Amino acid sequence: MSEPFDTHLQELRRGTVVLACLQLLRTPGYGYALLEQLERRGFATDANTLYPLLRRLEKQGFLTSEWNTEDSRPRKFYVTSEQGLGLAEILRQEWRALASAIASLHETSTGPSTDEEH
Amino acid sequence: MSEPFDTHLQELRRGTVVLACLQLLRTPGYGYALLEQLERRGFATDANTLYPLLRRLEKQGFLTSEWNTEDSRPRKFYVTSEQGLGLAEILRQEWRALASAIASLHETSTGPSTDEEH
DNA sequence: ACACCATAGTGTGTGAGGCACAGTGTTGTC
DNA sequence: GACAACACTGTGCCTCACACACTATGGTGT
Repeated sequence: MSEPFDTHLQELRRGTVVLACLQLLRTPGYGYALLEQLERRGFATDANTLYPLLRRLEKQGFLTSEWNTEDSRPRKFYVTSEQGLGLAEILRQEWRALASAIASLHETSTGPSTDEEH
Repeated sequence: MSEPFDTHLQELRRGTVVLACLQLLRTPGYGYALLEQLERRGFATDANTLYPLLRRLEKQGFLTSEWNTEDSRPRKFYVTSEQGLGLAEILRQEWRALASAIASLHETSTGPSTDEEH
């Protein structure tokens, strides 16, 4: 019954997963392990969302990847690129801006029609 | 050249616009004015994004609307519904959770491989 | 009087992203 | 030798953001 609820929650989480990945992949890591890290850290993400996201971020140049075939199991290791670090920084700034915008929403919420200058 | 940059920024902003609308429309308001309010408050939003969003939120029961035809210009006034207030509260909680998750990301970012228990 | 911009909204189409589902192959365990 | 956990790829559907096109009215300048 509350599908829209979940949808909006998901929308709120969207961009944060990107930021989390860029941050966590400053030290190399592969998809499956990252998935568990994200979950532990409060960014619950579907595998079917994360894998395409990683490929997309690589295609856009924010991550670089490399297959590790030395270990028992072949794993694709991703690392945040120079450009990715830049994006992470910008996203962090935007996050701070949004956080303060949201905080100020509540303060002024009791002052309804104080804006009549156009 | 930086289209992906903007895309990711947009993604980060996504859910916050919903929260802002639900909060601001506790006192009735119409689309065009809301657009200016959002911009002033740091939630820059395209008109072609906001109008569909308002209709969507109404269809989902988070807003109710009413045409005002008494004034010079016909305007569609929206108000946050009971259900909308509930959603806003949940989104606020999620926002706080995400904020602390992101904050803790940076603290531990210098400890690379401290997670080897599955 | 007429052009023109700001206001206020609707409708259509496209492209990107989330995620369900399906599939491939490997490693370890009982 | 079956079966779950691991690790990843590929396809398809649905929703959302946004560009574009459109309708219609009020106010301002000339």
